Amino acid sequence: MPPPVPSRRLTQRDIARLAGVSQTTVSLVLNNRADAESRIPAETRDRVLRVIQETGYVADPAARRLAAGRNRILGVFTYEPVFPSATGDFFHPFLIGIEECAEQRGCDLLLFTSAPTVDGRKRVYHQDHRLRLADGCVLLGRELDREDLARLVAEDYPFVSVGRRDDAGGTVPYVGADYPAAVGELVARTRAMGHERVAYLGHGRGPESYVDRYRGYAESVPEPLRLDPGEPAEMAERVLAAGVTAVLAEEYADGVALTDVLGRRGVSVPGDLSVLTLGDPTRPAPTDVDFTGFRIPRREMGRQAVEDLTELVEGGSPVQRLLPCEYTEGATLAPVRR
Amino acid sequence: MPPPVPSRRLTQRDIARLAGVSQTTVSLVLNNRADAESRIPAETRDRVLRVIQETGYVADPAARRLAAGRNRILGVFTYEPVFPSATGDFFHPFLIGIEECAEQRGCDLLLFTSAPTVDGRKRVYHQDHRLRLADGCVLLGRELDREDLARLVAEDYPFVSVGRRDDAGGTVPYVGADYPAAVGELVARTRAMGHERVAYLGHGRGPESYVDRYRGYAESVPEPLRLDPGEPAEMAERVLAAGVTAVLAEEYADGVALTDVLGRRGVSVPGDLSVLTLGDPTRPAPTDVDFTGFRIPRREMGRQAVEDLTELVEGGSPVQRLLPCEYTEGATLAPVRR
DNA sequence: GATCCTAGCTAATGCGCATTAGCGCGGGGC
DNA sequence: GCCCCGCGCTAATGCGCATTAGCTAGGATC
Repeated sequence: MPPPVPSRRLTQRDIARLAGVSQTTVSLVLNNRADAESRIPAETRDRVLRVIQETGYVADPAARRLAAGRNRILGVFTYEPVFPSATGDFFHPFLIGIEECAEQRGCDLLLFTSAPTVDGRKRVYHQDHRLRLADGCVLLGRELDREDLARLVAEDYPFVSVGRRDDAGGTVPYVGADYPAAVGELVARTRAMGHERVAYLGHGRGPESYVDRYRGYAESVPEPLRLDPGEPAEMAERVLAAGVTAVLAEEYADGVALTDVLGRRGVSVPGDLSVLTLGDPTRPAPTDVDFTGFRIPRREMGRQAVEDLTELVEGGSPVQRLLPCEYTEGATLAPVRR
Repeated sequence: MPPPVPSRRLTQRDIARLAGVSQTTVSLVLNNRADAESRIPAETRDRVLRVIQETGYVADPAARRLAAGRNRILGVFTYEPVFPSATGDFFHPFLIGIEECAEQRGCDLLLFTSAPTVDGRKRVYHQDHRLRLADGCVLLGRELDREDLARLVAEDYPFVSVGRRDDAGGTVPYVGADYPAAVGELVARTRAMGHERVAYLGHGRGPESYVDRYRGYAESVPEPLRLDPGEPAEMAERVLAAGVTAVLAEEYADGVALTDVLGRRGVSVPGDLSVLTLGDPTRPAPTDVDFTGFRIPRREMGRQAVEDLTELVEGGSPVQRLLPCEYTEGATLAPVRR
């Protein structure tokens, strides 16, 4: 690196000289450390403040961080590109919430874009990561790397995951969506309409979000029936073969595809079959159909994650919480056909 | 601020101890300063690198910035929310380009979310800004604050604006879209189809992007005719009253609205009137119409801005450049009616 | 008059790193 | 046998700030 540019930038020493006090005093005034041990008379304080005002001085955040160990910078690590297109805008609302709360708290966001993509995946702990530049970090993504999580926990680095995560060598702080409850409610409404045979269309395992949805389902029907997702035609086959009267689609897009195919085959939704969706589309799924299901409180999750993170940074203890999903009345659930 | 947390974090001193060398040596190895004055034999270097590898040590970017004046962090300041919804996704492509290039260059992005919104506007230089935490900064937004710009220039802070900007007490580095050329080409194509009377629907002043579009228009027709935008019905009135055969819509959304209203009044586009758009929608404007016009090279602009910024940070000189827009063949331009 | 406060400051230190000056040592030249 | 030189490293310094340990005046106390 070249020698530090002769940046003609003001330092506390400059301010001190101008105000006729010591650098220490400037620092004290700046941080309102007037209480306790140090007492600075209003006159001196005002003089310093005036100089600061006039010169437009601002403390160097890097130096501040170095000396004080904090810098009000929150990291955001996304396991998918931050500004995605492939995932539609699934992550967008999370980011909006994160940004909102950060602004409110006077924090800046550091996007860890320098994380190189290896094998199509990003890793927090890559060669020369810069985690420590931020006070803490919000993790975002469908599937977080278990090793990353374990190391974060082990190193006691302050972080909060958006989305529930299983333990990883320790408790993982998260703000998740309460899928079990949401799915449970959906099943209850479905059964209340007379549906006896309700299937779950999806993997039901893999990412925690799938597992949780399936758990909510399995725990609220007497005989769980899981159908694998796949090509639209295949899914339709499986559903029809199963002889069920309602289907819960783990992935919104699968629900859309299924409904499409069924429609073309003359099977009416919800006339012949009810189709419910378990969350928002994670991939583009254009449709005119208004699905019954629930919405993930994405924005709120983002907000809460930042909130929990700042707590954590300030010495709080890790928190795990699930936020309720919102039931959305649509047009794809109807009483079972006689 | 609380006393520095007893962060059990590795420092170069730790590494040095473990490797049996001095902190200086670690730093030299880390920065590949093997050349020139300092020569470190491969053996020593390997030993140090091994320890770094094993411990997962990373240099503290804040300290780095302080000591060297660089930290490979680029700021992004947006005059609208970074993750917007009101502006549709107009800014999205810029951000994609910025992110791409940053990743490529191994830089992290610092979003200046801490800038509070005052009177509905954000300012770079607010109370306690954190500009200096980054090596430089990309500015994004329809209208940048002139005072901000002037001060950035005056303080010699490395920055690049996305979008052309007028001088502000000095040259403002930017990566803009070549609106004059793009609009000029559009006019030429329109006139080549026999249109004699081509109007410009828009303000033609205010933000540089409007001014530039209008300039491109005014310089390529014999008698410029500007029509104010407004409510859809009003715009239709004005256009019809003007007796023109083609209209250039400064704002995409206005083009959409105009076409809509005309259609409902039985005026066919492009049968009776051609309507061209001058760029991409800056606000949501759903339509099925495929407009003839041009596209702003947003992604490329983002990329280029980051590229220019890194140059600048590394001591290069400010650059101003305009990127060509891409003509888009649509269905709203037709030969003039006889 | 000597001692002890206390108010109002300041000198000194260290955060983790990059960088500059320079130290010790072995070998070659004379 | 002495000097010099260059190799391989290290001690020391400072970046801008926060913080701790004082230091100095002036008044109160005895």
